[in-house]
Amino acid sequence: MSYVAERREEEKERRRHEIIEAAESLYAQKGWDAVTMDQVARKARLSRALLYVYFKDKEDLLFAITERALGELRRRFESAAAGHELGLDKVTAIGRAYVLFQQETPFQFDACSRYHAHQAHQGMPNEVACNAGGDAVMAVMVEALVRGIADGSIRKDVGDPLRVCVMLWAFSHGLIQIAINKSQEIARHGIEMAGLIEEGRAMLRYMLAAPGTA
Amino acid sequence: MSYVAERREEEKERRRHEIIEAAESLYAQKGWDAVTMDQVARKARLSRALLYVYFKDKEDLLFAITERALGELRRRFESAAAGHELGLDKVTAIGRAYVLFQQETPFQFDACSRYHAHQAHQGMPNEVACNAGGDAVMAVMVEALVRGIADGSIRKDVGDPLRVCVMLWAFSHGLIQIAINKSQEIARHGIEMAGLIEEGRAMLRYMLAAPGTA
DNA sequence: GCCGTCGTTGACATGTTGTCAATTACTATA
DNA sequence: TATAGTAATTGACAACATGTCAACGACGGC
Repeated sequence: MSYVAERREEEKERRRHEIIEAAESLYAQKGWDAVTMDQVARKARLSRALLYVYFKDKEDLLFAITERALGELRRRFESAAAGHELGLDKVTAIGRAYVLFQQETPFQFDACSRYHAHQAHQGMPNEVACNAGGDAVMAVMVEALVRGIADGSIRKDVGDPLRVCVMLWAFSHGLIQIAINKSQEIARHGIEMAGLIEEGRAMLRYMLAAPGTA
Repeated sequence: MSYVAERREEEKERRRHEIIEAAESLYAQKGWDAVTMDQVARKARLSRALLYVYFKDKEDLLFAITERALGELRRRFESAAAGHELGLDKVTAIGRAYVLFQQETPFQFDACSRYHAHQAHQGMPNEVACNAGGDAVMAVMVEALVRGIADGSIRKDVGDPLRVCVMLWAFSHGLIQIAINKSQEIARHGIEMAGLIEEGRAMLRYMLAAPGTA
């Protein structure tokens, strides 16, 4: 390929990035449903029609955002796990990191929620990338689980690590989501969010811990 | 009030019901996002404009549907709990009922998902009704939990029943949702949905069970 | 038989999405 | 440098949804 084609490829990638960043900024600001393609286009300083050259759909654009979010999540999980030796502690740290992820970039957590809630149609290019991203996230958790089973901090009879991983993700996600969205409603019953989440994490730890582990 | 006013009130209520039923039917058929107010109107055999006399919004209509769903859920939970003596068994049965609820009327489960995922704005009339419905559902679970703690089938140190209830709902919901929506994706890793959910319920039971309980 | 109220609707204004033909910019080649 | 060809970019359009309103019609009360 010629120099030009290469440069063009780069510029295209950069442009793609700019679009995603514009969309993310608006997403963070007003929530995905309230974001229009027109606003994204204006923020990225290009015409609305051009967006459809880079992304098939508004949904496709969302998938791209979600992919980035999952990448960020994997990075956080890795560094959280790296800070501990015992497998069970790694898992606990990952749970904490997930909560932090929600607190620091709520829109990325929201993107994950939508990804979880929306069932896969058929292979949109960016959706496949999302699935890969999700697998990468789970790989980190699975590694921590395997480690924990090996070092004796997690019950041996807990079951297949991959299954447990899916379960943990589902549990944690469900709890954080409800704690966030229904915080007002829950507060009316005298429950504060932070405590609820903390207790949830304790539950999950109890669930995994080998008997006799502190 | 005159006879007439009373009759009118009844007809209004009936009409309201018809609208909701029309909407539910379409919801079940094609998913909420694909349902248009025009389709609902046509199915209920009235003009689109009239819908807005009965419901402020499309969202308001969704709240009405969700309220019905939560009512149905409470009914199922009650009859599930009634079939067992031990508190722990009641809780487990409720979990099973939730799965069944999803399988038999997926759209109602979907409505619950949206309700959980969407954070409360401010008091729309039907949204308040939803919150009440949610509380009623939880009351059934809380009763089972209290019973279990009293009869010794559930660990005494499990914590405040209401908190545990919220947690259980969040966990179960999260798991079922992921199992449903990502079943294909999960299957690619050799995990089948039914087993995953079953194992999840076992986990939750382990989490609650008093040591020494079968 | 007339009036007023309530139910009902057609038509409208607004806003959003996705597409296409047409225009512009840019590169390679003679 | 002029020109032909290719890629980038856009304005304008069609389709469709939502929510609102003024107007119309039916029905009970007087």
